[in-house]
Amino acid sequence: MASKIQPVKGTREFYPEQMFLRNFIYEKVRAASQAFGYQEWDAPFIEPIDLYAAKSGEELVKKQSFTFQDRGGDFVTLRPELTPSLTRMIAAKQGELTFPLRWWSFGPFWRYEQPQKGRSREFFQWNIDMLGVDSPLADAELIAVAAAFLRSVGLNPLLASIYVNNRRLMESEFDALGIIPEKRLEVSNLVDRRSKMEPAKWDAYALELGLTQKQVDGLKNILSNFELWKKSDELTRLFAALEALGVKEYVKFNPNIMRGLLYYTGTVFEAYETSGSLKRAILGGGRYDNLLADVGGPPLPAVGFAMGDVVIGIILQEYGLLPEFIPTPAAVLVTLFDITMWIKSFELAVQLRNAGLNVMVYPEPVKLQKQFKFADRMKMKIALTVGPDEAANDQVAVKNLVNGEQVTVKREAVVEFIRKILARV
RNA sequence: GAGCCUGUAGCUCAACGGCAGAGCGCUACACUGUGGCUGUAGAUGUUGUGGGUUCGAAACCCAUCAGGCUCCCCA
Repeated sequence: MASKIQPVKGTREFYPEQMFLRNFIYEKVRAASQAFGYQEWDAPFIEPIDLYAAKSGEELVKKQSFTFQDRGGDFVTLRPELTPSLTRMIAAKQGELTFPLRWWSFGPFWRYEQPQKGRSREFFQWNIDMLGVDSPLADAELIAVAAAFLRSVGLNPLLASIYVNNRRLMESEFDALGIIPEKRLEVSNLVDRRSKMEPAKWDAYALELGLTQKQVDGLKNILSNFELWKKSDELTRLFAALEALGVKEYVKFNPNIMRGLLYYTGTVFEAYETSGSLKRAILGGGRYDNLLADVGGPPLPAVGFAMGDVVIGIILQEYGLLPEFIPTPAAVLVTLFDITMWIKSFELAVQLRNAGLNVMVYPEPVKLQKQFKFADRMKMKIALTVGPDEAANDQVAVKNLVNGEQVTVKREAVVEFIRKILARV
């Protein structure tokens, strides 16, 4: 019967099948990161609340994070993001680290938000950053890492795109429209929201913010000008680098990408699935040259991005891009013929494991029919049986569960025989 | 913080005021040394929980819990 105690809201239980998906994502993340020479690292999962309160708004930390008092009375927070920890760790060992720094991480994060499609309260996030270089070439590299990941999971440029913009470019365009700096945050949110709102509503909302009709029209011109990047030296160099890196087909300039005004200073980018069925970014990031100094760290230019496991997981499942789930890591089952034969089965299993094979022994002498059915359902490839006849002749019955063929072989030949079958299936 | 929707067998769902059902899965047998495919038979329910309306409630009403979706937010 089901337990009355439910999992905490917004958490996910990882049954083997979901664990397989999580590990699949992790493997691809690691491969993409390491292909470009990034080092894996991690930080504590719980941090002092002050680490976040300094940078993020007090409100954000209190309302949108898991914070509690430990037994000593100190306030601690389950990490909602990684950058503050990164900053601290860089500052602590600044003199010992070899720059430029290329670091990546994949671990759990917690945010106290309303769970919905593509968002949970406990999730895994890939963070990858390059620190110590201020150059469009570095920006291009991070975008290339993202593209390499997308490609590796089967999301080709028709299925997913990376949209790029530049904050400095937008700032200068906003200046040209005479939008005062005090309105920048609101205008930025306005831009962010454009794809979600009906055009008429969006116009009304823009006027509500106090923009003049002329400014609204100007803004719309900017946001629909997909040639705007040519005015930016940074973006021109970025796109040239992206072409050289062989990922040009994944990347499109899009003036609607803002990512708030939080701390990005230059290039910003977000990857989306192109069908738009899920209106959430797969990943997002950009250049943040002032952040480290702003929060009391070393003054280091930086670029990076983050990707949660939830959105990408949904997309991979919807597109059927996951490899077949194999329930057990053991391809071989040794059946238990009856209670008198158990020692033979165990000995056989040991022999096979010593030869490096993953082997499961059925743990009770139930009907062979049931044991074979179990092997079938676990998608195992081979079932071995040692009954009285085989035992008397020092043999093993080897059944290939994929094609149904069964052969009785000498015990000393069984490892080689199994290897041959496994090489074929 | 706000709105909408959904909770029925292990799973997916039907029944929409009148006997709680189907498909899948499960168990047994056909097949006492062998899975998948097939056939036959069988088991499985506090209809999320608590209350109310009614001759009668899975259905209607109230409360509550849980989940989903959307808005807000998204480091």
